[in-house]
Amino acid sequence: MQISTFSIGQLARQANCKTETVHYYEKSGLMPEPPRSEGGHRIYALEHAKRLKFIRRCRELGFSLDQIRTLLSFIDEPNHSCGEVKGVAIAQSREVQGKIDDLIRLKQALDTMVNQCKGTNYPIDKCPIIDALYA
Amino acid sequence: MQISTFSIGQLARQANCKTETVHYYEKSGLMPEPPRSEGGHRIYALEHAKRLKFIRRCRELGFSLDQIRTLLSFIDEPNHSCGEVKGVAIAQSREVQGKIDDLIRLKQALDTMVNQCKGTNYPIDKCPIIDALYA
DNA sequence: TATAGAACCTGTAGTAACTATAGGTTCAAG
DNA sequence: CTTGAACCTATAGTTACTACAGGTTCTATA
Repeated sequence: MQISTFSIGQLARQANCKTETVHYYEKSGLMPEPPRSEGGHRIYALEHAKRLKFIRRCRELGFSLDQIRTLLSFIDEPNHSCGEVKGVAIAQSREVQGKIDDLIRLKQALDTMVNQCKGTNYPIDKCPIIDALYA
Repeated sequence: MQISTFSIGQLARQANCKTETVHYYEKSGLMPEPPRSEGGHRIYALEHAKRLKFIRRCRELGFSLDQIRTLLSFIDEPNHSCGEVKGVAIAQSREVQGKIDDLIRLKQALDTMVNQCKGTNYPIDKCPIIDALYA
């Protein structure tokens, strides 16, 4: 029996992205250049599928491609420790918390403005939202 | 006495942005083309400063330039009602809440992984974070 | 086996909201 | 009058893709 292989489209579908995205990850050095068919089509194996899914999961968690590059280097070079990985994850967690805090403040500001605005037919020059922002 | 005027640099400093950003807003149609000096330098007045600050405050609140264009059209054309403005602000508030929810979920996922990782010197192949993402 | 059309190939340009650079001109202070 | 800061225009770079264009290959059916 044969080792299971995939076309780029199959790989992309598994990882819930587009073929162009895989091309892009290859150009960016996140995905390796895989073997090709006679006609030049990319042929992927299971490990490629794993790697692409890893990248996509990290993206969903808000890691930048640069952070992912770092995480992948940990995987690719086995002389790294768990602590290094943890460091990247903690940094990302902090960054996310910071964004959450910013957005909460932002939403409070918006809601305060919205609540001060009573009517639908007030003319603009009495609008407390515009006032708050423009005055 | 003279009406107070500003150079582009002074305007930008007031609104906490760079001159290039003001150029960009002009090209994007958010800021008007102001009068020029003999030599071609832009000359701004108080209303320009107000407008630029408005744009910047909206940006801080997470409005896109497109949304700001809409808000500015409400200001520029007086036949709009307060209700329309409120609509834009409410939409933005909802969008922000959605982002907050996403980020909270994301942070929980990150923290769960981080907490499962005990040691600093574990080799990578036993790292629960890599495991969770790569397996 | 011929062929249609889906999927693939490369390369370039576009997206948002700026930022940075180059190469030149004008303004304001001393 | 000179110097250097600030201005001018135009173009390219940033992030993480997405969307073409124009061509080739693969695969399933007749």
